[in-house]
Amino acid sequence: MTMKNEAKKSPVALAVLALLFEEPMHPYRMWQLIKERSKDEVVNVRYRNTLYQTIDRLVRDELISEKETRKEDNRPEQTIYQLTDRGRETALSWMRQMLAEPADEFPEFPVALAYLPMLSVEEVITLLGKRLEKLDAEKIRIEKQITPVQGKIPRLFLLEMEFILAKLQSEIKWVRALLGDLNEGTIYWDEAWLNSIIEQFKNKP
Amino acid sequence: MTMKNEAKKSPVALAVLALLFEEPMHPYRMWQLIKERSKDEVVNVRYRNTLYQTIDRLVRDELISEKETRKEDNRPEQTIYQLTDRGRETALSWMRQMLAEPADEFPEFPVALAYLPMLSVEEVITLLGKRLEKLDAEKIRIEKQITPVQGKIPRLFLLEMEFILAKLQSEIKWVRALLGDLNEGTIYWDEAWLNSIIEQFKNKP
DNA sequence: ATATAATAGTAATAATATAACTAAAGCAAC
DNA sequence: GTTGCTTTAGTTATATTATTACTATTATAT
Repeated sequence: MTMKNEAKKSPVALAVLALLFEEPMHPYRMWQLIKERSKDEVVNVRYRNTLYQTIDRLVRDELISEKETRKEDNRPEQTIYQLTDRGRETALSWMRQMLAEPADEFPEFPVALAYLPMLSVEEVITLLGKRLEKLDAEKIRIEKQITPVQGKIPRLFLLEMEFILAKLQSEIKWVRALLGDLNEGTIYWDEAWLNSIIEQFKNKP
Repeated sequence: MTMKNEAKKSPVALAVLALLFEEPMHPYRMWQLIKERSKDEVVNVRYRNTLYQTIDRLVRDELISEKETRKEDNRPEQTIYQLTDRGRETALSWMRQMLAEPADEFPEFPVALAYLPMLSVEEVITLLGKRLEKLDAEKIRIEKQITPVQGKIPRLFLLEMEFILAKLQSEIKWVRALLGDLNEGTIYWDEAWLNSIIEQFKNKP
């Protein structure tokens, strides 16, 4: 691949380039830093292998290059990678795109909303109740990451957490409102109602 | 694969099963229905092939099965699929999970936020301005899908759109606030400032 | 009559997710 | 002092999804 077009951007790929901006390092070290700094909240490194895979393709696309492979006395062998000029440019270009252009992504929850009538109203109420509990728990978890360091480290380094928190709060609010409508019967369906709707649409499509 | 564990859920896979709940049909027809009903807002079918691929694995996992392949007079050959019992159960199980359990997903924007200092404050301000414009445009696009049918079709069938809209509004609000802080200088960085921070952390880690 | 769009599906590759490994070293407990 | 668990560093293999590019037929518009 001659890389006329820019290499594919992804959270993991950006994180790798961003880390190599600091200094050359080996994949396992990147993994450690991502976790230490809690960037694993926004970059999926649950499976460390995706990091190795991503690094392979960044090498192939010449955004990074192998600097050396060394064996620090009692540790396993390490392959140190460094940024190339192209990698530096690409990282900045990705940042510009990611900030300026909303990506179209396909999260799961809205899909389930799109097919709600597969379940009964009662069951949906129960399930959304459980979701709310988990959302609340997640909100508390994030807050616990933020509050202890507030004032100690600049807000600049907490922005992604604040964003996640804001999204969480907005989802909680929305689900709560939906639950309200379901409980009040403002939104309702059952077998008979659904059939009557189908009839209606057969007449005037 | 003996499918001890449940097959992997995904937006496309759920959409396929949900459509087959209505009646047996062929992949291309599913694609048409998804687009007609605007479910492509929440299910990625930009590349029709992923639909065929997903269907292949659903067949392999015995959630659906080939019913017949027919040649309607002047049309290309069609392969009609139908739900199996296992498919019916699985679809319901997926719905329950997707409603009750928030998935951990990794959207792009928060990652860019996590690495903001790679760019200058000025550039970030410009870029976020552009993002806001696009978010506003997207918001208007979604509203234009909702408003004309409001009152004509039940809210139940607009829930995923309403959710997307709520998320959009919350993001717009958050980005606007961030832009405010950047313009006022409440949040600020530059070369010198970043270096001083690094020094600080060398002393007390 | 011819170009373009719609219909239905196939082929091939790249990227990512997921699980299961190897192998050496460090450390704690018994 | 050796047994067992954790950490370090990386590899192998497979499944799934994204992306591009095809084929071939029919419908429709110019």
